[in-house]
Amino acid sequence: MAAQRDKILACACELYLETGLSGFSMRKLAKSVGVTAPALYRHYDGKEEVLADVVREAYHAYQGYVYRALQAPTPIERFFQAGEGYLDFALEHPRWYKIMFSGPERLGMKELPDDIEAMGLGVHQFWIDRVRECMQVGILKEADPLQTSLTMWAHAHGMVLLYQQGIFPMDREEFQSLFEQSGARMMSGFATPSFAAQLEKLYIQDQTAPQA
Amino acid sequence: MAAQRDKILACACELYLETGLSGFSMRKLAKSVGVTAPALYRHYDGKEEVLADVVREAYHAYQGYVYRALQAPTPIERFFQAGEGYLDFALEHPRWYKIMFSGPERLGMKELPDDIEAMGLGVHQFWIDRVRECMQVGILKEADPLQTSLTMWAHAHGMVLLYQQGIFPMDREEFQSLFEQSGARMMSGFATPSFAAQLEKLYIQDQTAPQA
DNA sequence: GTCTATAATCCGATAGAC
DNA sequence: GTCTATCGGATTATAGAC
Repeated sequence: MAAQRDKILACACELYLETGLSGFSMRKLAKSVGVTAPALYRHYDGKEEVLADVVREAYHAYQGYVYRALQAPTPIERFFQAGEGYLDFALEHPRWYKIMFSGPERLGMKELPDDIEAMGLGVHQFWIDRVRECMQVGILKEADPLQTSLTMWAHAHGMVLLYQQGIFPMDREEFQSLFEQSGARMMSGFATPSFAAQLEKLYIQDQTAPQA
Repeated sequence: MAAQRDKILACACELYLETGLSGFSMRKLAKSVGVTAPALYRHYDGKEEVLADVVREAYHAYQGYVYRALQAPTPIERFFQAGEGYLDFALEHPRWYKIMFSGPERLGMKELPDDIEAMGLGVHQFWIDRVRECMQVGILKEADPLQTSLTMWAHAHGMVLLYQQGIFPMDREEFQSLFEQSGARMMSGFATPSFAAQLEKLYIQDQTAPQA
């Protein structure tokens, strides 16, 4: 019965999201499922296989937040909506976010399964595509979309991780605003002049404007 | 005798750098010191305290790479030399880099000791200062140095972590070049026009130039 | 200051009965 | 498919002898 595997996976996700990787064990998982530990091994070969499935769920959750943006009508809207989805996901589900980019050794594996590695590359490819179409409509300067998207992604990833690790102290709302301003500042370098002006008006200038 | 505590700390650093956090235990540490485990507790209250000292050593190592740049004569040289030191440190000692920004829970603590948290803020403050003096000499556009430095730091941090986690596959030399190009692209937005032109000439244009 | 011995937990995984 | 029982190992940390 595959239903039991699904139940185990659901509990595994819940357990991971509650306790993190360090609090995740097969024994606790079994208890939360309502069976004893050996029963799990009828459905999963071991802890690694369970965690691999949890990572896959993390990617699915990510896609639910970000891929919605593909329904927007224009490249620029798709780009910004995807950015919003990305940030919402990272802030609402920090543990989902973290496990997506956890190296294999943290999951107790030698290397990640191929399909998971492909999902990681897929996240990057998605942003390459968003950047490319923004270049095509003249919002971003013509350049290598791979490199440009990498710059953006690295910035976003770094911002999120520094915030999540508490390196700089602020609440979520403050951070969200900071993230947008920082992103706009970063993008101003490779936006076309008209779009750069728009960015500045939207995000950057209010850093000197009064709060209320 | 404080000498023994020093020896334990040295072995702890070596053990951490060789095996990472998951391979770090008081028993292994004791073996590498050449004593039995209980002896460690004469010098350290427990694992947390040892790891906290390891993190402090990581910050000292970081400072050794980055603070050298303060001897350079001009703000722009200090900025670039610091950037080089930062990247060298991250690439040569990935585990030192990682433990500096490991959240408290990964180290088995509820929260980081105050002095370590202060060191994290100090890293940020150093970059704020570099940015501020670059603004003062007209290399970077006038803006809030805190926000500008945060943008730069987030970008660098994200690049390093994505590379270290193997998200994009390339060797160190390739990455170093990518890091510089990406940094130049990002900075072009808040560099003054003359400096932006310089950056473009130095880093960005050779992305289309032949390799040899 | 270091040792032996051990407490008290936790872990992943398996054997074999039902 | 699940159970009981258990193997074999890890961990932090302490008690008490020397």
